[in-house]
Amino acid sequence: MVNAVVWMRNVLRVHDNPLLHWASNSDEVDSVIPIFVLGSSRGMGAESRESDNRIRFLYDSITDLDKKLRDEYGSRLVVLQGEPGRVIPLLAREIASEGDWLVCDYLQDPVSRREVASVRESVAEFGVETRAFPSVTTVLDIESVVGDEAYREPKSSSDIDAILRRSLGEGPDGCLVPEPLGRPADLKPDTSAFDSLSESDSLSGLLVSKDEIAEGASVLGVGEPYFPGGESEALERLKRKVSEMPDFVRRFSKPSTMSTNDPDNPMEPSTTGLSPYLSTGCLSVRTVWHECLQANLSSDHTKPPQSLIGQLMFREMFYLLSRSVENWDDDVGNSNCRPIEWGEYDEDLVSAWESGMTGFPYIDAMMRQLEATGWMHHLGRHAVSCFLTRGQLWQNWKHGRDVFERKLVDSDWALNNGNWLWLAGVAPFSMPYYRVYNPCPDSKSSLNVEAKEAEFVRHWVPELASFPSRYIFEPHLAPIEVQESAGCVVGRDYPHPIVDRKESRRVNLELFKESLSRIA
DNA sequence: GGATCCGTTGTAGCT
DNA sequence: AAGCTACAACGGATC
Repeated sequence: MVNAVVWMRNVLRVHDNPLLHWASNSDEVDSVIPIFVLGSSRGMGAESRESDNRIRFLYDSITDLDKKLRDEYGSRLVVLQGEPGRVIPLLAREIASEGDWLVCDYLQDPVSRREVASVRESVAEFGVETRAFPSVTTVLDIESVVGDEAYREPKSSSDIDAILRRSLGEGPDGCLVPEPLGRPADLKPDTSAFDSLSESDSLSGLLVSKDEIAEGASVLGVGEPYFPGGESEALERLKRKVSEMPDFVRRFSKPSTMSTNDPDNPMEPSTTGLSPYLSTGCLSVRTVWHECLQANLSSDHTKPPQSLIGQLMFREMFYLLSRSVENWDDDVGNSNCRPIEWGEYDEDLVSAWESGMTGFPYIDAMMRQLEATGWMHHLGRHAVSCFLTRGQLWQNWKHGRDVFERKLVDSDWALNNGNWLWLAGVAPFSMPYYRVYNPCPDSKSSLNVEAKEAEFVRHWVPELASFPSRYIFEPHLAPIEVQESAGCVVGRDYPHPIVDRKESRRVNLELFKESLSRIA
């Protein structure tokens, strides 16, 4: 009787799941025990400061997965609470024997790599061999690409395109992404193993029941979350936003507006909204990739880097860089971060930014949306991160990175750090630092502001609900009679701008230039 | 080996 | 109103 303990870290799904697929198909494996560890790097570890939105998303995803395993496979998800290096050996002692397997998904970030190394060592004492499957979170096998002698760090869309083609082969329309795996046929449930786990003394207090998870989720906010967690939601959304929208996929280009034109759903984002599901592994990136290819088959379509597949390519690029660049998440000792002399940490500035009280309605609306929903539009992320760093507040990008990491439901170590490096203008792959976003967009801005954006501000900054569109992005410029009749006097009901946007932009450009000249 | 070009996604002012 | 231009001006790749 050979057991395979399937430790799902960032793969909270049944579709295209190489771990379950292998355990299901392997003749060597007699029984499969799927587990999740709350307290791991992917499940609210000890240092976790994650927001309620993120925890709720995770709980919902676990619940959905457990339900699928029960209803469709007669199996279940064993949820353990604690450090993986401690609780997995306890579980192994209870049920494992010589020749058993621990399988998990490979993750590239340092904490997850350390975590699996320590678990591998400790379960080896029980004769259990650990196998980490590559290409679960990403299309590429990160470790093998980065370990290749020919590997050079990608810095542009053509670099990552070349790496993908070399690594996966040439396809008719770019690289050849492997087909997603089908659902496993049989997950070889072993009821007696599940029973012995729940009766075990050494695991008592470490096992988390589905009722406890459900209860935990129910106290985190009332009503429907903006993005409900789970594979079922993920596949439903993929169908709704990609598979059934081939024209949207074919025409996808850099987003220029935040919302769709759907009058019934003014808050529905103009992008796919699939990122929360990708970041937790509720959705397989290969599955998304192939759905996009499918949509592109029927006629002409946009191409990388601007297409949806282009977005996925940059995702692969940041995963590679996050593995090969030392100190990827730091501003010192990071070869991809030029040393810019940011201002002293200013708690007033950073907390005004974080809480949406900067006096810049567009910025504030987005920061409040982030707080409330755990999500912010792509364009909003550009605007607020530029604002905090090289644009207006001249604060170190790491302060903003921390806020995003904690609050975003789609937060992802590789991508979050990569995007902040890019937007702060410090990375070799970033946009030129002197391209500063206007935090008060007008009709000529690249943000292509329309009436919808004014509605967006009114929704998230209710103080300005009655403000006329003409002044809504810079309410302090409205004549006092206008402010009074809109019921919002700047300085009384809504803050004055915390900085002069033009002056701060001018000064910051000079400071950035100065820092650069010091390096050279 | 210096000049030139390019880089996923700018802004503001003028006509 | 859309389109042009000036602004500001980096670093790496390429020829």
